[in-house]
Amino acid sequence: MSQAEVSRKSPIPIYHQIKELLKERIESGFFDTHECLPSERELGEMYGISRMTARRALKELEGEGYVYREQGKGSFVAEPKLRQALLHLTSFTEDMRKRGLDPGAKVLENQVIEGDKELVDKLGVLPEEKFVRLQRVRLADGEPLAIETSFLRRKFCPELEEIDFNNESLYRVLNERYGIDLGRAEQTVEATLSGEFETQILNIEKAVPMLSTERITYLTDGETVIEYARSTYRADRYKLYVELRR
Amino acid sequence: MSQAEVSRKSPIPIYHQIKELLKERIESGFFDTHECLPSERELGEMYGISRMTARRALKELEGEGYVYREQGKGSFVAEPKLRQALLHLTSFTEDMRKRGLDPGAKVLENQVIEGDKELVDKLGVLPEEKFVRLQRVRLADGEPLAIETSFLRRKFCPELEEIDFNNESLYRVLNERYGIDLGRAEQTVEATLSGEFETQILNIEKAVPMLSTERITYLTDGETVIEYARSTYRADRYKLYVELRR
DNA sequence: AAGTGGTCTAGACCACGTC
DNA sequence: ACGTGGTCTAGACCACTTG
Repeated sequence: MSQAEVSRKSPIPIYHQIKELLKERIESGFFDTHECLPSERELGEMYGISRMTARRALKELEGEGYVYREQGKGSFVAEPKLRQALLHLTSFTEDMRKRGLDPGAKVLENQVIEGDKELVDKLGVLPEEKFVRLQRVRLADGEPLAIETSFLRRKFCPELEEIDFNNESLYRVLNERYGIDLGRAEQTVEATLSGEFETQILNIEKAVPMLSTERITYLTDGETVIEYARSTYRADRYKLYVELRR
Repeated sequence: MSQAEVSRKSPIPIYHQIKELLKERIESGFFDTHECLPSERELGEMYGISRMTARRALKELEGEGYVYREQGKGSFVAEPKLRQALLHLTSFTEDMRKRGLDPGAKVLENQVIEGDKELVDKLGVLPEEKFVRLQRVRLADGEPLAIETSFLRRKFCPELEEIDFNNESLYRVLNERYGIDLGRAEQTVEATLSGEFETQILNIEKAVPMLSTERITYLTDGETVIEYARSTYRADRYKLYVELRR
């Protein structure tokens, strides 16, 4: 009965199938929080696989925060908050939804530009490459919260400048229209003061604290740069949440 | 010759010994950036271990950002910046060392206190519990960089208040003297302005931007709270580096 | 003593990249 | 064709926790 649920012929590795299966049962509540999961040996018997394969599924679930394991005791379902709080690559849209706010945008600029020296240096691309500069005011429940400026390598997303981003998520367009999968990003976070521009656009005082981020985003190969982005958030309305692991 | 460098009798797992050995050779420059490392099978032969054990060492190095691997090609030394940018649970001491700065501390306060309502609420502990409040100015190359205030649950570290933290790392004391292993932490990051206290202690102007963090640290079980800490950094000298993964 | 996760072995077949 | 990493097996011994 159980064995029908994993296929040896599928191109998807068995450990991954087991992992998704357990993940689903955890999220659906089939297993309760802190409930003991089947042991590595039990899983192996249940699905006719070796212990090492079952082990790998459980190990990866542990790495993703779904499961915690204790030697001599077993594997258990982790607290739900741990399943979300992990720091990963998200868009403003996703970030706001997680916070229970309604994300929005007002496009200030969306056009093709030549890369200047700073951009070429930061991204390590050829000086003749063209970029799309997309600058938006980001809204949370209709209120201006941040200014976000993205520079995208146009060769990966031609005609991006013709898309209306007032009602479209950049990351969704990249994925669905251009088949671009983001892999990782390097981000710096710092505290700054609002300048002339932020004061006008975000309708705030001058010289109030801002949380500023700078990000370089890479494709799944981990090396190809796709985007450079700068964001600056009203510090009185925005905090960064981070989950740190040993 | 090579085999002498790993011990089968050591309580330290072989994969870990191999991992540290490779890590050292990467950091010392014995292997250059983007240089091809020994393959899994080669490592196995070199040290008389099975391929799976060698594999595990390389996999973990990949996870820590030291190595990237490409199917059909091999394992290669990653860019140095990737070796640092991973976000994980570190102390100020470790953080500074990674940045190539000399960490230091000046203790402002180290004493036993009663928990007030805020502390009890944040940590979810019993109101009668006692805490140790440890407040330090953190130095980088001798210059004041941050103010760090930690609240530790005294039941886990009795007599902590008698230790001189001017020359001791808190996390090392917790580990070596009390056998405490930290598991994870939840942290918020925000931008604030320097107040009276920061101005005096850090010798900076008033109303300059500060990067402030608030952290709750848990033991390896992921549930037991051990520490609540607040830090505030001079924003002109400190940025947060984050590596985001999909 | 029995069960658990942690480590390790000595093989195997596969998909992928290079020559 | 050959070497690489990716997956998988069917065992093994260990340290740890619980009854």
